Amino acid sequence: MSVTRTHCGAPRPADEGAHITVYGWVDRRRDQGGLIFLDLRDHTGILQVVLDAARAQEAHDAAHGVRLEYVLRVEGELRRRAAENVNPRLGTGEVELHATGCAVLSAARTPPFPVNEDTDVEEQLRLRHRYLDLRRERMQHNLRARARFSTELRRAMSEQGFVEIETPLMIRSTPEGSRDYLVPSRLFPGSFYALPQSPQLYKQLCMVAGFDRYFQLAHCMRDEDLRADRQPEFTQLDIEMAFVDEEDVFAALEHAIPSAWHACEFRGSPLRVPFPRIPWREAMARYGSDKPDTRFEMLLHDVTEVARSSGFRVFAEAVARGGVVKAICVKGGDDLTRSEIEGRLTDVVRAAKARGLAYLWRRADGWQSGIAKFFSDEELERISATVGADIGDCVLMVADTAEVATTALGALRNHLARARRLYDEARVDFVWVTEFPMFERSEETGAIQPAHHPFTMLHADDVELLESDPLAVRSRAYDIVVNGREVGSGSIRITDPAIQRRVLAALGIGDAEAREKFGFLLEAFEYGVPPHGGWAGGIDRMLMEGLGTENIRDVIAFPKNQQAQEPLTQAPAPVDTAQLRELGLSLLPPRQ
RNA sequence: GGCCCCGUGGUGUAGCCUGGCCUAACACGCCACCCUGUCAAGGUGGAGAUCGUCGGUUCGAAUCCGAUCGGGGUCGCCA
Repeated sequence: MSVTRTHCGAPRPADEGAHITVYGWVDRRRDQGGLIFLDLRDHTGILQVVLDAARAQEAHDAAHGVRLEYVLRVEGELRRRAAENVNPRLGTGEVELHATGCAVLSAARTPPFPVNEDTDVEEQLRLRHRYLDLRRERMQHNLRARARFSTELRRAMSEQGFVEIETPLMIRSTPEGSRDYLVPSRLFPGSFYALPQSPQLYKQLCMVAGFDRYFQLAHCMRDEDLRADRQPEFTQLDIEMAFVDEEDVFAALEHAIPSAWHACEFRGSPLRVPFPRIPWREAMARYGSDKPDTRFEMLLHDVTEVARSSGFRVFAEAVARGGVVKAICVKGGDDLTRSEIEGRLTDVVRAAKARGLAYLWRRADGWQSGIAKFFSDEELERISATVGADIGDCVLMVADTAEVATTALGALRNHLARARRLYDEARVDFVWVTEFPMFERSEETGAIQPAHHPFTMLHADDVELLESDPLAVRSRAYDIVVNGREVGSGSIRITDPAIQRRVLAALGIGDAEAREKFGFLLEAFEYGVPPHGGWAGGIDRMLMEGLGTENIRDVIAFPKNQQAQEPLTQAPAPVDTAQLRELGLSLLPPRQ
């Protein structure tokens, strides 16, 4: 546009008398007959335009037919408003544009939902007309915040000497991990590329290549079912560093993330730095989760010893079988009713595989509960002291295997915190969870599998356990957890071929299979590999926390719905048989 | 694949539990007219829903039952 453009949000009283041209969408119109007011909106704000039939007949007539969301060009003279007409809710509220010309650049159909206000609209409808949804103030704000966050992260990484390297999007499929999205090869019919679940192997190759410090805002694709915080396509801040240990990785991120966070003025600013570190064992013991929410207390306590000798058979028998009894103390839990506990709260622990939930109220006149009679006064006193129960509190307990009791109470802890609003909504807690177990047992197959990935270095003190007790081996893997949500994970990697061989052996992967699957990485390591480690974290999830939204779609421009469809363009869609033939593909009949 | 919630004019909701006063209500939006200081403009008038779909129960269904479709959440899954 050759005419100089003034943005709608820009004019101020100092600009009085200026002849300007503005472009934008009609946010509201107030037609009083001879006098029409239009609120013209662009991404910078809203400017009131005045169209006076007596002064500019032609412009006024044009404005008469204008409707919401029409795209206009308006020129005129900027004037200061009379004192009684000032609108303090607008940045431009002290001025207004007296139009001499008004051109409709584009008419608009009546929008399927309000663009000019922040009403809840059915998700599917928002996605089908995403261009209108994105035009709304909230999404404009979110996506502009996202752009700023990415820019600031890039700046913070670059200033620390990290080199941004783009890794390929069409790569070899590797068997581990989540389900791959596949891309058929035309030149090699029957062969496929995979879209990366992460650039893991490439960034390690960058270390071998001598890049020392790599980063990327990497697109990752995983073909798994969706959640409120999970999209099939997402973006990670991906980093890798050579000649480092955990502290160097932590320091790099404790600089980059907070500086970007603060530049965006995100929720919870300023962040507490350094991020507290919680060993995995402690996270499980105290919070009942490897994703501890540290915004509130109500920690788990172990009352196994009291339970062991008690007359309460449910507890004593669980302990005799090698189980444990864990407890949390609900401060002011006096108001929890029996039906609440036996209903909703018991459902929560049952969902985590616990058999039931025991409860005790500590009241001024003593302990109250169906099970209090099974405990001596001294035992009740010990429980009370262990969990820190005062009069007016409620103690909730689960007896089961250590894993079930812990995770069930952890789930209950989170449930109660949300239901009882035990934390400050404005607070954002970043924490490191360290020393994750090296391996875990697959519930499906019973086989040992990597908890992180098979190139994760193990804790120096636990090397001897690798063959004798692999499940007890701690790794040098670490997560960043924000308000109980995992946003990223990383590790120091194995670069010693002997250790790598032993780890793969523990996973039941022999030399031949290792060559077949990761041969290129192991071969690369034979040419001089620096010790290295890294981390990758979800930008989308960090934005959710920073912007305070519960849904990942609110921080992505064109997300998929829960069926992984994109309702605007209708992806995925069938393709022409000619395309299939070219790729050497034919379709099986649909599965029943 | 399991479980939970939702589906009523263009949008957001009420009505549903306890069937008939529903010829389906309210707000916003939409259309027409009036209006020269409005800014969530106002006034007058108007259009617009066979209550997701199919079947059942009943004299009678938005309302009860079953199935099904669509959306959201969650468990499984996400090395």
